[in-house]
Amino acid sequence: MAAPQSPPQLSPRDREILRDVILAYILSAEPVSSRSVAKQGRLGLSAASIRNVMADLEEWGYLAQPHTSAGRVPTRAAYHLFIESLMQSRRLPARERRYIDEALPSTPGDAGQLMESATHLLSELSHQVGIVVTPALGETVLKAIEFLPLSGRKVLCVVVSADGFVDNKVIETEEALPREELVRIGNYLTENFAGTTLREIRARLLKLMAEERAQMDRLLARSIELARAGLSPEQGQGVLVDGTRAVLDQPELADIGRVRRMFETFADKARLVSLLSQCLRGNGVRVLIGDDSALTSELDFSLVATGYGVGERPLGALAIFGPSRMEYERVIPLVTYLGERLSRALAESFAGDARS
Amino acid sequence: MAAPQSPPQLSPRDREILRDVILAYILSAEPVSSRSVAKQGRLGLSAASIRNVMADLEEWGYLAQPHTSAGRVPTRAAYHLFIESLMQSRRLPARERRYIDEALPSTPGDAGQLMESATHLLSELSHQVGIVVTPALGETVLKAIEFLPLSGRKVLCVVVSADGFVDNKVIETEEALPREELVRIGNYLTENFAGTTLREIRARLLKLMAEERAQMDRLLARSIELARAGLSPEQGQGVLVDGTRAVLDQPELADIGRVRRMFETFADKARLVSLLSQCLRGNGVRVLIGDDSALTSELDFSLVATGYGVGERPLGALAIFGPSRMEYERVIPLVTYLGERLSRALAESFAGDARS
DNA sequence: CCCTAGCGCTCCCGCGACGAGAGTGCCAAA
DNA sequence: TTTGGCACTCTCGTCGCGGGAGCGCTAGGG
Repeated sequence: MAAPQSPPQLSPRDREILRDVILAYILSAEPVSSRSVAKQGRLGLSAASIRNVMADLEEWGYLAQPHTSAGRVPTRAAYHLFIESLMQSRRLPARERRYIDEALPSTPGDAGQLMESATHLLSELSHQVGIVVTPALGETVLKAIEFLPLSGRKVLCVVVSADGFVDNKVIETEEALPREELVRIGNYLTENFAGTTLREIRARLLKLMAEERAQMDRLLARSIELARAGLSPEQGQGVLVDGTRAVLDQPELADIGRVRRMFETFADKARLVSLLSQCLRGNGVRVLIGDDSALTSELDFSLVATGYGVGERPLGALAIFGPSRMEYERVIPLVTYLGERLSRALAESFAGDARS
Repeated sequence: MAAPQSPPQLSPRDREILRDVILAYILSAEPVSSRSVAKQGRLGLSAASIRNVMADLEEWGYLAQPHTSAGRVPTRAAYHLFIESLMQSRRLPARERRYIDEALPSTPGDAGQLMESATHLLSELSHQVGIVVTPALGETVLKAIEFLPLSGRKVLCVVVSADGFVDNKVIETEEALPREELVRIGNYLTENFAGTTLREIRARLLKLMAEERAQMDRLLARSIELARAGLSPEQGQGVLVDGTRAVLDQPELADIGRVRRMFETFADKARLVSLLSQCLRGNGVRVLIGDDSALTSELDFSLVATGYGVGERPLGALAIFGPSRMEYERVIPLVTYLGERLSRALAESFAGDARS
């Protein structure tokens, strides 16, 4: 088997044919024959001519055949080329944009809802798996923190971030604290730390504690204790996944082994997060195809991902996961638009922020 | 094909053999031959004798053969009989009890965590799908309600139920309210309505509103407005599902069509809830096998379910979902124990309730 | 009366052969 | 440079055939 030659400049006709093959394969999931491309009649060529070109394309490494005398299938290189320069339609159709705008709650209330809607939209509009990585709480900016007495030494800590995320957790204090004290602590923390990230708050509190260990007043001491517990950064970034059911219809998943491997991929949330975190920085969509990552190589799956955030601050990522044979022309604009839309929605809830 | 005779009293030997067949099938997932039962040598009988009994059992409707001259497979009736009277081991082994006790957070903080742990434990210990229906918020008893100002007219409403459930949602008021007013409203509502269910509170507020529409004072009016929005019973019962990945290993799911149908079952949460709600009342485990419900008939799947609650008040249900060929001897005690354990955990967090 | 050994029968399953169909590669002609 | 034609190759579904597993039945023994 000859090593794939480094591809020379592809002639316009080569590109045209490669494009047709890819489009046909995306549609049918079956090896594309020269005849079918010819019959489609986009360029007035016969099957034999197309065969010649396809043989060349195979030599360049853009096409492959599952076995002799079968049709051709695009390789990863072909998909990359397709996305880079063969693809048309860089913009999401207006009706889908409208659909998204309507489905995304315009006054999002809780940002968590926003995230869920976005995940669902991703999968619904692409018929693939939609993935959204929610912000690491430590990176969000504090807007307010509040403590409510429950029973005994249990205290409910409510953290509201400037981006609209609300998180609450039950913590246990060393001694029972009266309601008024809790309110004062909440006020103290909110007044002093609103506008900084939770991670930073933690760091500053620790420093404070170390410095004035001796002459700490009660309020400060209590505040530190509660804030440490309430702002504990244990909760890393969350991953929302939707649409696993829809993607079962793809012929790529006719084999159960693959279904199982796919679910194993999703089960390893930590790995997903670290993979997607790379897509945080740099605006624009990143596409991982097949061997680009161990995650997708075996399955012949792709990941189309982008980041979202407020201003320059990256917060999370969103992605579509599905067979490499994917409608990139639809999916890429979708991810792009939803990423922008999400950033905007968060920014707006941020802009409407009148410090209380 | 002869209609299955109504079974006479089964002799002890019949029961013994039926039991062996069921156990073997549960283990192997393959039709059980008379030879394999004989060779197991529990009773010193030859294959031929066992064949006779098995032929009888088939006539009574307890066994079936996929085709002539294949081994036998238990029917639904067999499973029911097995659960009723053939099964041994009515108690969960001590080590699993201990494992559960350790895994279940002893001071549960948020009851939501408790639910998630329980779901995971169900699937982990059974290698099937674990399902937990969380309480309908409307049925929970109010412990405290609190309002925090966000920005503009947005208010964060935090509802704490006596059973340890915490829920928060962002609502929008007609006009911006100062923080002190929000605190007073929260106090007013908490003082007047702690101890009653959210559903009842809503009803009473509506009645109040209708009665004194004219001379309502501001506080009451505001309270009603906020409580209506904050206690809106939209959020029905939630369903937690875990372990779909583990169950993919079952040979019953070698066919993708079944995998798809299984996921469709889970997608229809409303149906799941209504099915499981039947298991709320009446203590003890309920087992639905195959044709007992449209949900499972096609898949040959079973549902082992029980309810949990505090005192006489049923709150939710938990269940294990998997192939009818299921280790009932393990699974039933597991569901039972976890149901009790969950009820107890909720009751304890309830008992520790010192009104603040 | 119940159990057991033996025998014939039925059905599944894996294997190899075979033919149809689809697609390619190559060559010669326009 | 393109095209039509032809031979070649590979897959896939079908068929037939044995091997094997398991059952039903019956006759003989405790």
